[in-house]
Amino acid sequence: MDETELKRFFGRELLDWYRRGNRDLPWRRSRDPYYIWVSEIMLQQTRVETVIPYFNRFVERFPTVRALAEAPEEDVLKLWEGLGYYSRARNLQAAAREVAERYDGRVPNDVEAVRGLKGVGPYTAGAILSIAFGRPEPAVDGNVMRVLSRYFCLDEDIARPATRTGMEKLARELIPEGAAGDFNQALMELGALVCTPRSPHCLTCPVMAHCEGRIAGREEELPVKSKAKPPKPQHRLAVLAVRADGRVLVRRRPAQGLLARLWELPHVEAPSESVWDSPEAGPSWLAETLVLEEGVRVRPNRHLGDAEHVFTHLHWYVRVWGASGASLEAPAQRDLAAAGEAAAASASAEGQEAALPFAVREAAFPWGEAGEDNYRWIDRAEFEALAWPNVFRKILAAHFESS
DNA sequence: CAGACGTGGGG
DNA sequence: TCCCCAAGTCT
Repeated sequence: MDETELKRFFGRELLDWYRRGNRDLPWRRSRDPYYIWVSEIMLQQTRVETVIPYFNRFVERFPTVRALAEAPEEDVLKLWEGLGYYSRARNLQAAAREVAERYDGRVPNDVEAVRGLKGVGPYTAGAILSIAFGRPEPAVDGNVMRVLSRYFCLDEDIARPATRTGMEKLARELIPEGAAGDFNQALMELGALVCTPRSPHCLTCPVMAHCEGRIAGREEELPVKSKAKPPKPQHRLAVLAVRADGRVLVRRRPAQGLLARLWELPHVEAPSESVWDSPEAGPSWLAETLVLEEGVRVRPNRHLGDAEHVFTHLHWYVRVWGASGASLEAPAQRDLAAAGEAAAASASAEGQEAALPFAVREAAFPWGEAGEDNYRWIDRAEFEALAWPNVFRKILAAHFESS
């Protein structure tokens, strides 16, 4: 069997296999390009089972491009809470606004236009164009690269960007006439269910007969993928400041970068693990840094517990310190609060409204200008309504459960 | 190109 | 427990 026959065989067999039966997924019940689009964004780096409930809630709340375009950003983030990679949500809404204005609310059936939407890269563009519009575009994700690496016994490192380009060229040649959408989904379905990362189920594979990787006995060692760098450890000190009326001090993260626009407990990075771990230096550093960098004056005085959170590139060790305006000043904090006793006292007065002491107005506030409503004293109901990163959602949930 | 960017599940 | 990783994109 020559190369051309091999490719034709692969496409037909895979397509037939997929059409004999595939998973009943919410976004497969519709041909609405908007639904396809939303699902593909959510599926980036995220498992199908995780996405399903998020997808259902999302399209129920935002059934159309215009509904999404007109929604408050906080609503979109709240529905994305826990799904991760939050720039996807912001980019999706930005792109929805572009589609609403520029394309009359309809996802454009045009390669360049789709590819130009925020958050839509080569994979997602190919997925939308093939599945929603039947265009013969490749949609190469991790599944596809794994399947192709094995079937054609390719040794290229799939972690390298250049490899994906080559895979796209190959995948394009494999698309059976008039069946791009089903074929692309078949390729991914095979990777997800049969040609799995470890212990591939070759005996039930529809294309086992001509799989070069399998024939070479290399199905377990392919694809070649270089290892990612381990996450960098960061030791962070957080404060759970509770006011006399039970409200908790929280802040909103900046619009750019990690966990953008989500809410969290005020926290700082410790200069070393030993400071982080020290019952004296830790809370001192926390209070001092919050005053200097944010003009927020708190007196952490009680170790409430630790939390750990692993990102792709960071490993957070979070130590949570309790604080209350009514607490006695511990000896270790005596020397650091010198500049702001009056402000601290006023902020902690019983039942007083949240006049935060932004003592250092000239400093650059990475969390936004003072008075921009980036800090709030919240109760349990507000906690439920705001969007939180997982690590802080857990800490605050535990607090509100027990209070 | 390499690094930033989340989270939860499975072996 | 630990490590890998999952329908990637942006800078």
